Amino acid sequence: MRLEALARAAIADALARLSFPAPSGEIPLERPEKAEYGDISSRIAFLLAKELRRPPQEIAQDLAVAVSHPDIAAAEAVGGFLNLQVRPEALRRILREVIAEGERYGEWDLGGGKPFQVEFVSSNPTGPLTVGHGRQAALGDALANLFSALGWDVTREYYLNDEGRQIELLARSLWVRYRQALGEDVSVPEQGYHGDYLVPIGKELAWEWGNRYPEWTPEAAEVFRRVAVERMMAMIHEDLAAIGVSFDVWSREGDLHRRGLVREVFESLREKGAVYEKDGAYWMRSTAYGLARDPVLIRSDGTPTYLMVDIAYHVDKYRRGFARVVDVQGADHIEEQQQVKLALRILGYPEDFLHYCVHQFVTLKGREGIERMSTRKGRFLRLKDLIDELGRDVVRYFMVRRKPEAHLVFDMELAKKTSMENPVYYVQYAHTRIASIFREAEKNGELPRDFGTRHASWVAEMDLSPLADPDELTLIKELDRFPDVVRKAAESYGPHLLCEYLEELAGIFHPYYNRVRVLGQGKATPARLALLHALRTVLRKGLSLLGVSAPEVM
RNA sequence: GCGCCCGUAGCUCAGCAGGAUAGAGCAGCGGCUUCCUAAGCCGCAGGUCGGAGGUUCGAGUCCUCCCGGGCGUACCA
Repeated sequence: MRLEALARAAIADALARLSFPAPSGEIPLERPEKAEYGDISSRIAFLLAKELRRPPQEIAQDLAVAVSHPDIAAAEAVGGFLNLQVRPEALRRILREVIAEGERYGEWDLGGGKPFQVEFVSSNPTGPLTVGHGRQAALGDALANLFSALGWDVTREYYLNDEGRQIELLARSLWVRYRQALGEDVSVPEQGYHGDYLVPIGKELAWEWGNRYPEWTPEAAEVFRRVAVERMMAMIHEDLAAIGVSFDVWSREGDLHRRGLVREVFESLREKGAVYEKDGAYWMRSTAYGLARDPVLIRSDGTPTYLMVDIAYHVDKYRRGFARVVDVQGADHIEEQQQVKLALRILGYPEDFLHYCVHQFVTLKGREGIERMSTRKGRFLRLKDLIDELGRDVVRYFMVRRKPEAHLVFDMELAKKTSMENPVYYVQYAHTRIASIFREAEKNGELPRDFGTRHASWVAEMDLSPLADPDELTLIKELDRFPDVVRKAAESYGPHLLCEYLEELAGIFHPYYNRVRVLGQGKATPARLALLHALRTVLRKGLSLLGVSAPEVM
């Protein structure tokens, strides 16, 4: 039984003993920051104060006296809080459970295997991925991992917008580069894509095709559109490979049109009375539902807007059977999101179907000139270049270390450091140190046979009684928290919580490592190895949820 | 103007769905290495939680207003 379950049982029992009413919800529990407040504490007395018409401290006092549980060593009332101290044996039993669960420790069965989609990156094929997309890639992938750990059947999806005006501009810009390579004096259109990345492609095409497309004709447009998208997709695939993210489904805007879904969804909205006509275009009546403005759904030339397609796309997601969908998007899409959510509400889809994980932008500290990035203006740092310089692990870790809704200042100086000042190495090095101890133990013959197996007998027979050092018990309490951290990180769309947890775990381990020897300590050695084995498993699991490696050697 | 987000130590940020004396890392200062990797460890110092009201036994956390910053406010995506 884990710590919280144990505490709840003890408190529930004390409540019953005193004939106090049970609280309406769960018994509240928290992990006190200070050791003097015990291992786990509850503010239950504050909740009962009103009903019992007595001061919290008195109630807590009564509860402290009434608590009688074999695993609770002491109960104390302080300032209305009920602080519980757990017996070391109970903590060692928890460690046993952690080890028994092995690699699965930290996972839940909350999703029931239901289909869950994370849509992320979905960058238009108009250029390589920038460091901004990197945040989205790292975030989306971590969320996908987290929801898998919660027991959902997760699909990673990339929505590919390969039509429309932006692609037109891209094709035109590439054509200009092609003409320039042939010596012609033309320039990229004002609204076009000015990045250098089109230059070498233009040269290649000039070399390959010669003067085949001297004018910007519909035929040329068609060809350059196709080639441009192809080449951009190739770059994006390279970037995704660099950061180590792969998608299960690539959906294309064009498919939605071909299947007639856009038209159909538009008609449904019209039937609901949510659409009106003005200036030859069709508008959604969003202001009637409290939004700031009415957006156009169908332009006066009869083509649907991006929003209209996006609404249809989400209807499609629902029909494809996803129980829940999370879109990871930048803060510049907030209005869009409100409009899509409204449309789905009007169409009668469940409120909790679609969620957005909105993130703010990334700025690089220590690089001049690219504070504010723009693919179109060609002012950006390519994600792949950053990864080549710093390594995948550093980039991924830094990208998810801050809560998504806050701006991320990417500290190049810190990221470049290979010392443990760099938080990702600090965590990874904890894992490496443990791996090193195990290598040494094996060499010395100090590693018990079958160590680390999940055989029930092995787990049950371990003698953990030598684990009595305060740091050892603290480590067990921290390991006990892990599943809750995983759950919270997923449900609040906040992988940074996992970073924080891992850094805290490493922060307890490193001093312990420095102070306490593991090998050559008689009976303490196998017990400490057992603790480190569990710690290593959790570090590895936590890092892997973030898409970061757990190296054996550094 | 309106919508969303952010404002916590010199810097970068946490703060567990309202709880205990507000935490961490970096930078600063002082100490530690015959030993499983010093890519380290220990200690010190550092704060009107942007401001003002309000709700509450209790507010960094919730509400209102104000100030500062970001993003959006397209028949672009």
